[in-house]
Amino acid sequence: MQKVLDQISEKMSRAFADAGYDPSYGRVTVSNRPDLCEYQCNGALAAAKQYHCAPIQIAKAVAAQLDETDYDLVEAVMPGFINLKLSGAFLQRYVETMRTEPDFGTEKIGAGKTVVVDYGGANVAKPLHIGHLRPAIIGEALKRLHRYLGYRTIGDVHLGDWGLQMGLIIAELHRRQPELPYFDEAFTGPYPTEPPFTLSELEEIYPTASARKKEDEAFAREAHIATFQLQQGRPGYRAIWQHIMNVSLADLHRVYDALDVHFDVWLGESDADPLIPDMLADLKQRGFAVESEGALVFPVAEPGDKKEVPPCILVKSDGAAIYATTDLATLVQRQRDYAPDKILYVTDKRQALHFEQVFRAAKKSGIIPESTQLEHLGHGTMNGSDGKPFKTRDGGVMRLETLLSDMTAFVRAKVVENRIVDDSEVDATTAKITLAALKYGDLSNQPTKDYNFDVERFAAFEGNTGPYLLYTIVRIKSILAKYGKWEDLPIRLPANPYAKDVMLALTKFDPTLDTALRTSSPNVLCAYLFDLAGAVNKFYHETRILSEEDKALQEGYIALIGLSMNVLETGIHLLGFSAPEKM
RNA sequence: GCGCCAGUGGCUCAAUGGAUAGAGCAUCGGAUUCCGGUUCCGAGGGUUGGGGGUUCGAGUCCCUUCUGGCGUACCA
Repeated sequence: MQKVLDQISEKMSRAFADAGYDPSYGRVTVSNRPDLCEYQCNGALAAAKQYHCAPIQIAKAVAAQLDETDYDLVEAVMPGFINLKLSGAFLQRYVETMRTEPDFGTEKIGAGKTVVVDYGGANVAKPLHIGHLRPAIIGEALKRLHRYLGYRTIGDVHLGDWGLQMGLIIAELHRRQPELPYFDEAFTGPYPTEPPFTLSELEEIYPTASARKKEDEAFAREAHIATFQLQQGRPGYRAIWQHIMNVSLADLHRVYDALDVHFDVWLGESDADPLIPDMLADLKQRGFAVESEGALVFPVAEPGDKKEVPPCILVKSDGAAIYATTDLATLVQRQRDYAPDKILYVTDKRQALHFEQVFRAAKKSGIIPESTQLEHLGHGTMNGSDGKPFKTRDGGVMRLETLLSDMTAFVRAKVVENRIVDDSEVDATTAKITLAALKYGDLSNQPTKDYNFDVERFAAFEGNTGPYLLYTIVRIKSILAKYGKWEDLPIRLPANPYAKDVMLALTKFDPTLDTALRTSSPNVLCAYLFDLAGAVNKFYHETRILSEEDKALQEGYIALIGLSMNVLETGIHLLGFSAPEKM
């Protein structure tokens, strides 16, 4: 269904034309003065210059052309705004259509298009830490949003399973257990099926090796060599790598599941590896890749650059591939397998330059067609409530699981203390509230900005929080359950100003999704849901619903809160969490 | 050095170049205490870091400056 704004903009443009002015001035916007009107058109102000007359004259002439049945108010006011209030009949018609059409009549702007969302960034052999929280949460929301609006959507975790960290682990393992067959080049196999480490050992090996690299040059060299040899296919190292993968992946799945984050494909840098030789040969042959300072690089600087843009390094001077290489090869794979219209990367904003380089290389070389949209959403950092980087008490990086369990404990205490549900439901309800608090706390901020994590603020049941949304939904559920069967009741004319505000809010669902997707800003959806919840709460507070004796009136109320509940639930689902039956 | 990003009430955050810069928390006051502990209404609190400029109109665009964060070819 065409959005309200588009409908009335079209009519406004026609009115401009009918009054003898250029229809392009007929763009209507949501009012920024809700005390005066619901929608406004500022076109007369802009048109005044072209037509050399007072904007108010134009506004009055245009306003006179509008169909009055659509509006309760059409008004031209100084200096030349045209103010509009929709009529109850218009709203009733629109909202009733939302109720009866699939997905509330949202326009499927992504129909026929494919998008890849690359948003995990998990490294194998390392536990997920708080740095992985934002890409997971934001990426999951954007993936769901794309899918909802009709895109064929592929969410890829894009594991870090091929870089230097692998070489470091191999080198450290060699230092500790040189007698293992993996290091014996004469060994002909088969290698043991049991991994030479447990998950917790593995998680300890990497940071140790990483620290050793900094103070021990010989060790660093060995790690680089191991990385190179792994990539060259040395059997013993590939076997270790496979062990690392097996041990890690099970754990990654577990933690992402707990976050309700689900990837369609679990590809990684290693999957791009087989494509690298052909890609490099091709780039060399066509002159895109050149030798420089012992490395193979892809120069991507352009004449108009305000800054120095270093070349993309494809092969390091020690012969190993790096991030840029696998990212470029991954683009080869994605183009081959999906031919996407859009690829969205959700990673830390500090990687901005890297993606700028890779995108340029991909477009220059034709790996990705010019028409494909490559976007890097560089998200900000989550800091502690003091605004400083989030650390454990001993100054280390906090594991994602620790954060989640700390927060769960906090929420659980509230659930138990307030006797919110029966004992048997405490765990499930706690989990839903926790996820809502965590995700909404994150997503309600602009993704590109840093924000401060604050359990008490995020988990509050009142204010602009996830639990507040859940609470609103649960309360509506409770009313509906008491009422009985409600699903087929039609939307009626707004019976009071509060009902009208709810209906106005409902009509903004589709344009909000549109904006959120276009600007990669889940926070826009958060703000919308908070507004809608507020409108519903106000309506609910001011209107007696269950005790209303006029049946027709009551049916209208019930239909309205029922639809509101469905929209709210759909909205939070797009954000990546869900409401319990009770709380 | 160069480049990118940010700076908005006490705190946390909003605001496609439009009217009086909005919410939430906290503080104070009030309504309902009924359909769920909630919720709702109201008040105080701001020269949007500073200074110029463009425009009928600037938190938003341009220049300059201050502060903070980050990046700046072989980590990811």
